[in-house]
Amino acid sequence: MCVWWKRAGYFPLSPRRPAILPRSVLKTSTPSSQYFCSFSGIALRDFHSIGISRHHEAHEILLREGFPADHLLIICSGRVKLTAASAEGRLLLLRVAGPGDILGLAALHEHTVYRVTSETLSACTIKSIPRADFVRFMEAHPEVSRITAMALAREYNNAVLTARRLALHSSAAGKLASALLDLARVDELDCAPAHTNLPISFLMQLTHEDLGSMAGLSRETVSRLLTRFRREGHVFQIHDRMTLNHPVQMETRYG
Amino acid sequence: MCVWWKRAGYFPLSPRRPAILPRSVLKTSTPSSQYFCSFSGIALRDFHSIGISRHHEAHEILLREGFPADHLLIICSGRVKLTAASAEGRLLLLRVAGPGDILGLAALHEHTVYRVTSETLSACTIKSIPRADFVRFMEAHPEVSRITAMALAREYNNAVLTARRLALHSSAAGKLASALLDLARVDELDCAPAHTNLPISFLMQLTHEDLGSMAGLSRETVSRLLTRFRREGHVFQIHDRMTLNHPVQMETRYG
DNA sequence: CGGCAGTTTGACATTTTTCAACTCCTGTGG
DNA sequence: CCACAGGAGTTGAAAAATGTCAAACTGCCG
Repeated sequence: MCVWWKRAGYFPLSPRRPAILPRSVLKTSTPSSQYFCSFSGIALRDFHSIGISRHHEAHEILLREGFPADHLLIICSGRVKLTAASAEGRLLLLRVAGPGDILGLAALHEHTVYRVTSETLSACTIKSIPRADFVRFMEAHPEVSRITAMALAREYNNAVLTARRLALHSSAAGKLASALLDLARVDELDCAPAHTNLPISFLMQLTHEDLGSMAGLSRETVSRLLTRFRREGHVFQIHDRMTLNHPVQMETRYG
Repeated sequence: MCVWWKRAGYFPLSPRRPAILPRSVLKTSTPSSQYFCSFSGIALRDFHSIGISRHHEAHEILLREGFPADHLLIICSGRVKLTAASAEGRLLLLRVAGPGDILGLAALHEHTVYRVTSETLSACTIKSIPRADFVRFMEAHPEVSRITAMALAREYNNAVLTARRLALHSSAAGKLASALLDLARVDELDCAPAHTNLPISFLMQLTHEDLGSMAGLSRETVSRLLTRFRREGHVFQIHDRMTLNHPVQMETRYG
């Protein structure tokens, strides 16, 4: 059994990811935020004058759940995973953020603590804006609030999707399939035809454990399901690159 | 077993709720939104001039998931439950909204369809604002975007809490306890000392089925757990009024 | 009174978690 | 250069939890 993929060699996800992203990911990077780049001239100039950009290695913690929200982060390049933890150490992976995503918006608006922990998955360039600067910026330019509200609306929809995934799928297979499709679509943002049934290929930067905490499953269940998906021809994987062969069927087959 | 509560009579939640809310709930009602009432003079006057208030009976559908987001709703009084459905008919109850809450903000900002269905739990007064009017209102008054962003931030945090509940509790008991505590705190907004261990009492307007779809459990499991909570002295219930005797223990005891 | 919606309870089936062992790979330090 | 520790993934068997099915009960309302 499983001969076709064993033949291609056995490649578990490497524990340390390469620091350099493949071309296909870099292509999606934008120097400034996909939201904030739509500012008018003056606002855009002001935007570039606040905050500082910094490079981060893979597996660095950017924000920590429970700490005062004193900075806003904007991802210029790379991927960041957002997690929430329970007192007992159980983890929930809320989503994987990419270039253009803004971290800490909600906490900053509520003037409280961060609700999630952010950790880089790969090497990243992150722009950091102190809370006070951003508030000033927002007060100076009315349009900032509008863009901010739209970003928050997107965050909200994302959170709802996570909740839906966890509650609306009866089987573990459904939850995992939904998680994989989400991940694939994050990676394919720029070129995705969205709802075709064409194979989707993306860079899988998460461990089975991560996937488990994304779908509310145990590590072992994820492992078993992935071999099942491979056996059934829905998933093809080589190195870190994962391909979903029949996205539509995956959505429907697994309740 | 369970004699103490059988003695008080057996009162399942009535299928049709009374149209008149008890005093304790009415007390929390505010004629205008808890967010939007913080507007400055002119904005506030404009706000009162747009949209219309309407009365709704219990169990009316206000918004339907998947329909174009053409109206914004503001709850003046009463309770509304927000649900999302899967293709197979499974339901997720995202939260119970009350006076001051705004429905449809995210969908309106993204100019797409509603992501949730809203159904009144009791008799409600709801202010409805057509999308175009709200957009004009927002463009006329910069502060509206700011308040809107804050409302969205709250929505987001709520959705995250729902996801957390579903993923971070290993046991069904934990999920249900978390759901009950959430519901209690929605009702106690005005007078709650938040994190004391004093008993919290609130009007339980949800059926076991609703609770199930809030915690990701089956109706029967909810029933069994509630009798267990009663037996263990954590929950006391008479008619529709539910009391959580040891809020803090409930949070900690059930992982 | 009968029907209905909501709840309760039991027995059973199933899924998923847990525990445990083992492989493969990588990075580290002697 | 090798040994070793540790992370990641795989697989099996047993255990626990929850879902499912079925049946009965309660109170309400027409």
